[in-house]
This record gives sequence, structure tokens and C-alpha cells, in this order.
Amino acid sequence: MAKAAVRAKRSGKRDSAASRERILEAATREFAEKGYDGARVDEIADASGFNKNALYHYFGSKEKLFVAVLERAYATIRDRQSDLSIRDMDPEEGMRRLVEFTARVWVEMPEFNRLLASENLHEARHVRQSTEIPKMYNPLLETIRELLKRGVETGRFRDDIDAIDLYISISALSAHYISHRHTFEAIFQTKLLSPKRLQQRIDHAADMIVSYLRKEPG
Amino acid sequence: MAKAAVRAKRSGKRDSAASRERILEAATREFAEKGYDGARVDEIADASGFNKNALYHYFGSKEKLFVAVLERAYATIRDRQSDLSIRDMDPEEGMRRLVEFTARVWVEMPEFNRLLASENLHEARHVRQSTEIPKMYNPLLETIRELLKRGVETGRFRDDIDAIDLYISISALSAHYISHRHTFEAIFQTKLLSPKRLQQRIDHAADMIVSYLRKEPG
DNA sequence: ATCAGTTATCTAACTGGTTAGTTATTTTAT
DNA sequence: ATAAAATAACTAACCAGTTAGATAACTGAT
Repeated sequence: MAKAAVRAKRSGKRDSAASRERILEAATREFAEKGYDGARVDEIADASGFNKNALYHYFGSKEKLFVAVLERAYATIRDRQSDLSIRDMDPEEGMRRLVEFTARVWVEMPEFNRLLASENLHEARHVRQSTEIPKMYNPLLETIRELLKRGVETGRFRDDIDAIDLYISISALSAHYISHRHTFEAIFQTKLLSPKRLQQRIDHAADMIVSYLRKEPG
Repeated sequence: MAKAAVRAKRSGKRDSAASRERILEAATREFAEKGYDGARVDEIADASGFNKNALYHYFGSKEKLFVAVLERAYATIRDRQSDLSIRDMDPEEGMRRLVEFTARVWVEMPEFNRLLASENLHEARHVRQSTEIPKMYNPLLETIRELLKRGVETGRFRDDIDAIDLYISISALSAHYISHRHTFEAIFQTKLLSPKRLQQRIDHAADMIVSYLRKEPG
């Protein structure tokens, strides 16, 4: 059993909710590190400080555990995003902040990026098993719609923009850079995650989004 | 043994180059479909029509086989890209074609996208083992530099653009859309790969790149 | 040309370690 | 007491890699 897990267990009495949570934390780390197929149930059990059967007691199977991990990860992202108070900002400034903010989330939560990569290799088999995830309305998308609406109203944004395409592009410009940095670094022989290089990337992404939004002069 | 593989074997005598190639084809399919960890050596052997030890004879290990698969996939992409004759085009038109062309490659070679996703989950461990892949200069990057240079010279493009950032963005806008379509489809409850929707995406991506490149008026 | 010796190609069966999931049992809180 | 929480030991299937050997192709001497 991992030392941190032993410590966590000693500190408390039996508490099924806390046990569930500790298992989910360990599972998130393992699945994010190795992907669904690379992850090992025994490793998760050991890292969580529980016996393997505790996992089966709480989650039923490796697949269902992964579904729970994804649900928790999506919920965490959603919570982070609802912290945003940019819906009332100037549309262009708001969009720029949105790009920066989204990029920071990818940087600070690399697990989520990796879980998504693995999940898409499985054609979202587990996300589609979840009744919770599709229900989660996406506050970021709503923010985008609101900013777009006001930008168009004030005549500064072009009026033919699809919010879903824009959402995917805002995500893509930073997520792809981060998730594919290892192969890019191998090919371009350059580091992509230094603070300076990362800031350059975020500025690039924000410039790209903002210049796209602007109405052509004339 | 798979039927197609049996047919392929009957048609010819012993031919190590052809055998190697047939194994690589089967391995590419298996690794792309299931990722590195999900792929099974026995499945590849069966699909190729050879005994498992033939794979070990030619490639030594599952890892080295995967490296060979990646090298072959990168080479295929490189060959496709050198077909391009857009280096001499009008810079803006050339960039637009480049975005469209790149997107079509992702659509038509979904295996490559999936191999890259799996490989990046492994932090490019196999790509870094390859001596060939880093050596492959990227003609697409050269094309971008050439178009950028001329666009800046004629005063139509802004002059602060990093070619690598632009390359990654051109890739990202279509690759991320395609590789992450399964989770996006689950969340947005919409199909993303119909011909019409795909064309919308490509237009969106091209618009975004081109509007970014244009020098701000004034 | 043909045959012996040699090497490359390919096969069948096996091995040892791993892995998801199960069963039988004990411990703890109420 | 008893029900929930947790454990230890087990199982059956799987899987990467190996071993030992067979068959086909090549080489050079006759």
C-alpha cells in the first residue's frame, strides 16, 4: 500500500463516501497516467490503500470505475469553469480571457486531457455509458454564446459564427498543443512547455480567436 | 488466420520485404484501432497470416514493431504532403488550401490520428526511439515558411508569426475536431462527421487561419 | 544442371508472469 | 446481533515472448 494512502486511512474512521473518493483519486491518477488499457486495477487498489475487492464493492468493474472517474473529472472541470465571471465583460476582452483561461485549465489539469485522449480512442464508449456527463450543460458554451451575441449586436463580431465550432477551436488551439507536445517536441527538437514558450502559445491562440471574431472592415 | 491474409500469402513465394509489409499493415490496423496497450500481438499475427514468431523474427518486440508502424505512418504522411504544389500559390490562397488539405488528410487517414494519440499518451516514447522520424524534415513546415515569407513581403500578412505555432494550429483545428469528435458528439448530442458538417468545420478552420494571418488594417 | 551445406523464413506448442474478477471470511460501527 | 466495510487468497483467462524444429531459397563446387 502507498504511504500516503496509509496515512489517509489512519486519520479517519470508516466512511464509505470518503473511501469512494480516495479510490476515485487513485483511479484518476492511474487511468490518466496509463490510459484505460494500460491502467491496472491492482495498482489502483494499492495506491488507494484498499484491497482490490473494495473497488469492486464500490464500482462493480474496471469499466464502471472508469465511467465514475470521467464523471468526476468532467464535474471538476465544470466547477472550475463556473467560477468564471467573464460573461459580463467586453466581448473581445472576454473571449481573450476565455482562451487564456481554457489553456490554463489544460496546463493545470493534465489528467483530464489524458483521460479524454484515452476515452476518444475508445470512441467515447464510457462517456456514452454515463447518464450524468451528457446532462452536464456546459457553462463555457453558454458564456461563448452570450459574448458572441453581444459582440454581434455591437457590430464588432461577424455574425456567421457557430458557437460549437468556436468552442472546439478555443479548446483545440491549446489542448492539441499540450496533448501532442511529445511528438511535436520530438519532431521540432524544441521544448514547448517552458513558461515563456507556453505564454507565446497562449498569445498566439488568443490572437487567432480574436482576429477571427472581428468583422471584416468594410 | 484472416481470409484476406490467406489470399495474399497464396499468391506469392517467400518474400521477406512483402512479408514485412503485410505484417506492418496488419499491425497498423491493430495499433490504430486499439492503441498500443490495447493491441494484441496474437491478433496482428493472425490478421497478417503469419505465425506470431514471424513478427518477432522481423521486428524483435511489440515495442519495436510499434516503432516501425509509426515510422511507416509518418513516411506515408510525408509522401502525401510532398505531392503538394502550393508553395508557388498566392500566400493567402495557399494557406487556405493547406488548411483544407491538412483536414482531408486527417479525415482520410484516421489511423494516423489514433496512432499519434496513443503515442502521446506514452509521451512519444516510441517516436523518440526512432532515428528516422526526427530526421524526416517536414515539407509542410517548409511550405508554411515559404508562404509566410511571401505574404509578409507583399505586406498582406502580419510579420510576427511563428511558423511552428501556425503549423500546430493548422493541425489542431482539424485534428482535435476529428480525434475528439466522440466525446464532443456525446456532449453536444450532434453528429460532427457528416459531409456537410465537416465542410462547415473546414471552412471555419480556414477562415480562422486566414483572418489571423492578415495584417491589421492601419 | 545438380547436389550438399548454409542461411533465411516460417510454424506449432509452450512458458511464466500478469490481470480482471470471485469467493469465503473477518472486522468494525451501530 | 447485524449489516456494511474490508481483507486474503484464489481462479481462469490472457498475453508477450521463447524454444525447438521444419521448410524453402540460396551458394558454390562439381
